[in-house]
Amino acid sequence: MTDLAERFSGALHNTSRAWRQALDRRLKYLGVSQASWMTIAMAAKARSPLSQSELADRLGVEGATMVAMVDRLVKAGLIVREPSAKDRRVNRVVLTEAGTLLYGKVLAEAAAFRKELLANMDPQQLLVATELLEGLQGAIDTIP
Amino acid sequence: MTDLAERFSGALHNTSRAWRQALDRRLKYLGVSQASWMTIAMAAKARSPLSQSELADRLGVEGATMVAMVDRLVKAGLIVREPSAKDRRVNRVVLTEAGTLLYGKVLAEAAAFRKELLANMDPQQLLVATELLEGLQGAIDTIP
DNA sequence: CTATATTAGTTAGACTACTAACGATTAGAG
DNA sequence: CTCTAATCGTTAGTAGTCTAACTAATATAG
Repeated sequence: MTDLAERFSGALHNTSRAWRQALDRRLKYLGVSQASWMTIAMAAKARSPLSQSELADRLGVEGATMVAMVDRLVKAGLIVREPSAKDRRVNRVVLTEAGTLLYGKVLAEAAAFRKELLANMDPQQLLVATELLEGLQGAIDTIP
Repeated sequence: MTDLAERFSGALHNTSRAWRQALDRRLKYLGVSQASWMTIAMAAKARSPLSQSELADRLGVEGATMVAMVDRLVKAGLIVREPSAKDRRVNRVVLTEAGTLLYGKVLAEAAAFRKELLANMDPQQLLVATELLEGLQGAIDTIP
């Protein structure tokens, strides 16, 4: 059991890392990394524009990390900071036209990559693995 | 199927990230991050001292990354660079006494954490998930 | 043996992430 | 209403990662 736990832990981290790196390579021609496009995707998916804090929460990063990310994306012309009229502490993150366009391309590319990679996997096993991972994530999240 | 693929992808990345962060928090009192202790562990496990390149390969990072990592660990007094007599390009990475001590503590802590987290998981499912992840990693590694 | 290719390590610059400390603003207790 | 809490965004410093370009040393083709 100890061996299996170690094997699983290693496989989890290595696979996640390999996946991220491979997708990064594939999206390189668009000039954005995964962290960037995840931010854009999150901003795009929301009904109404999110604040930087809301974005940070949904992506599981700290506020300070989001500041730097928003800085880069603004500089790249993909989003803008829109000061909230209701709360003067808040910036709402809004996609530019270029950002929206990019989002569409990235979405399609990421889905194609997923499909390719998982095409040969047994759906039954995939489901088992997914549920185990989700359960594990839940367990980890309950740790103080 | 597309939905499951998306769910799996999300679960994979989120779980891996959550695990890493939780373990980092747990090891914080030792003053080392996972990247650091993985490097130390790899150096410790080898029969004879590894070169920086060999270390980088085994950890799946680039040579330049290893240079910075070795710099930090040397500065922290956990390892030393030992120039190879056979090949004057090569540094061999050797643990100091402090490094060896730390390795022992980290190893015990990481194993305890794994055991805790995976205690309630079904071994059957864990095996399925592990094999799927390993297969996936193999598939990704064959991508140019 | 010599010219070329490969390998080990380094440096420099960029991106992503964290924590800690801070100013501005808002929300809440009394 | 006013004082205090909490929240939002920011800056500064550090860690870990990458790619690209470089030096020094070794290996190999001819």
